[in-house]
Parts: sequence; structure tokens; C-alpha cells
Amino acid sequence: MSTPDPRQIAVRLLHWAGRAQRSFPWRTRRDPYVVWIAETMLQQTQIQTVIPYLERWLRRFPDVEALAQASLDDVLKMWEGLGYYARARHLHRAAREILQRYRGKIPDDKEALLSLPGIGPYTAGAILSLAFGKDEAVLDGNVRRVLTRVFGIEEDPRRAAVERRLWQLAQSVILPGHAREINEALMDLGREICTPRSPRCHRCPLADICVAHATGREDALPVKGTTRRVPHYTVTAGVVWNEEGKILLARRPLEGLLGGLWEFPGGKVEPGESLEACLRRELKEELDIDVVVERPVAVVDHAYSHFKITLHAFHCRHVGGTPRPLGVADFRWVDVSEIRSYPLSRADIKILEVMESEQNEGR
DNA sequence: CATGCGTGGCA
DNA sequence: TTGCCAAGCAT
Repeated sequence: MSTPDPRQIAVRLLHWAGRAQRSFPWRTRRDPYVVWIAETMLQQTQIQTVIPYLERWLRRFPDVEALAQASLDDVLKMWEGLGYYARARHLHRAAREILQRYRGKIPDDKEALLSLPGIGPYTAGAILSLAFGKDEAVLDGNVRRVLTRVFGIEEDPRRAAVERRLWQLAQSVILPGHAREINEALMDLGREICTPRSPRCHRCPLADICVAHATGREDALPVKGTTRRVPHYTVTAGVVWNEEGKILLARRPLEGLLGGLWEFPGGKVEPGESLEACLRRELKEELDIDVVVERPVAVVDHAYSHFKITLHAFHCRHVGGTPRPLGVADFRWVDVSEIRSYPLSRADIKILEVMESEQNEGR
């Protein structure tokens, strides 16, 4: 089978794009700000997850200025539960930079976009083509899957040389003046038809020119790398009460896992260590306080991006030492009713929900 | 260039 | 239940 003709692909995609489409917020409004926020939320995240977050976000931060003027805590709170929290921190920083350097206007220049935190090649291409109508390609997971199949690319797409070739192919199917429709069609095709498993080739407008379809390689492409098994850790967390009936919340360091979120402090159990000893040690190391570990609150299983934990939470009584932020970014004594107003990770929300249900049962 | 970085849905 | 996967970016 000959190599598919990019122009023919473009024409097919444009025709296919003429069908009834779902109306997403970032399609109804071509506002660069909306596209920027939506595309950032959509990084590694599915549409149905993003939509409610996006709607809330746009009500709370309707433009660059509102976002720039918000506190990081407000921004993280709106992002709570969406994951990959560096995205929210980057949006916040970028908004301040856009306000300062570009008078609040999202730049329509590729180099300027790429220099902003959180904007890489995909998001820059998406903003330029979808919001500004420029003839720029996008290459995301959907487009990568479509192109590796249509062109029958058997090499690992994560290799830099293959990645460059895929960008060239993505650019080659852009018909001048039609980048927006082509890019959206490619991504729609990848999401709805050219799916990772069991692609619906009988409904695909490219099926008759697709190398993978012709050779029965649809399910094998794109080739996957070797998956490493994820480690599992046992972790403790303390709901530390003081004499006034307040609870100690700690803020995680601003970089790294769950950066900037608030949590019930604790940490990883070391080999041979009891849960209670772990908790006393961690609270001493991170906050320089002494506690008595009392009854358990909850046991929560949780999976992060690259490891899993079983989290044992205990009520604790603060018996000594004024907290100091040794291994945390900040700390605060708060009323139970105030905890919900802080951005927390999913695992800590599960703990909080158990506490709230106990409270409602009058325990 | 390889790795770190969340969460929820699905088979 | 477990593993796979999803509109990537930073370092």
C-alpha cells in the first residue's frame, strides 16, 4: 500500500468535520483565554472530567486579570480533584506574566506562548490554531494515534526522531486556512473512532487509505513502551487536635507531588516501623511537635501517577512543641468546618468525609 | 532523554 | 481486582 496523501487526508477530514458536532465551551467561545484554560485542563484528562471544572473556573476567574489577582490557594481550590496540580500553579504564574508583559492579552506568537509556564508544543499549537485561526498543527495523544495508524508508523512514537516526523505529518495535513477544522477533526476522530482499543474503522473516513487498517495493525499501533510496575507504600496521616479543639493542617512544598495542597500531616512508614511510631516521627520531623496517637479515623487506598499507597489516618492529641514548618511549606490550626475551604488531595478528602459522617452521627 | 506528575473510567 | 488509558509539560 502506498503512503497516504496528506492532501487527501485533509479533504476527507474537512468533509467528515461537517457532521453534527458536540458543542464544547471552548468551541462555542473562541476566546484565547477560554481555549488556554480548556487545553491546559485537557492535558492528560478526559473531556467529561474537564467540563464541570472548566465551567466553575470560568465563573470564578472569567479572564486573565481575575486569575492573576487570585491567591494560589483560590486557584488550587478550583483545581482540587483534577490532578497534575503543577498545571494550576503554572496557569497562575502565566496569568501574572501575561498581565505584566502583554497587558492581559494572550500572545498570538508561538515563541511568546512557549515561553509561558505550562504551555508546551501541543498547547501552543492549540491556542494558535483554535483561538487565533493560524495554520499551526497540534500533536496530542489522539492525533498521534491517528497518524501512527494511518501512516503505519511502527517505531516508538516517544523517540525524538519519530516525534519530529509526527509533527511534520500533523503539519502536512493542514490545509491553509483550515487548521482549526482539521485539528478538531483529528482529535475528534481519535477520541470517537480511532480509539486506543477496538477502533471503529467501519465509521472512519480514512479507513480505505489507512496503512494500519490495511495490514490489520490497528490494535498494535501506536507501539507501547514497557510498563514498569508501580510500588506500593504504607503511609500515615494525623488529625492532630489542640487544646482549643482545632486541627492542624500542613501545606505541602510548592514543588513536587500535590505541590501547594494542604493535608493532614504524616508520611511513609519505614521498614519495621509501627504506624503509630511513624506518625510520631513524621510529625516531629516535619513540624517539630509531639503527639499522642489515639484512635484510627480511616484507612484509605489511593493511586497516584506512579505509585500506590494505603493511608492510615489517626486522631492525635497535641501534647508538646509549637509547630514549625520544617518539612512543610506552611501550617495552620483550623476549625473542622474550615477544612473544606482549603485545597486538599483526593486521599485527604476521603479522610475528611469519614470525619464528617462521624460528626453527623454524633460521635 | 527519562522520569515525575493525579485522577477516574473501563475491560 | 488490576492494569491501561486520557486534548502534555518541566526538568
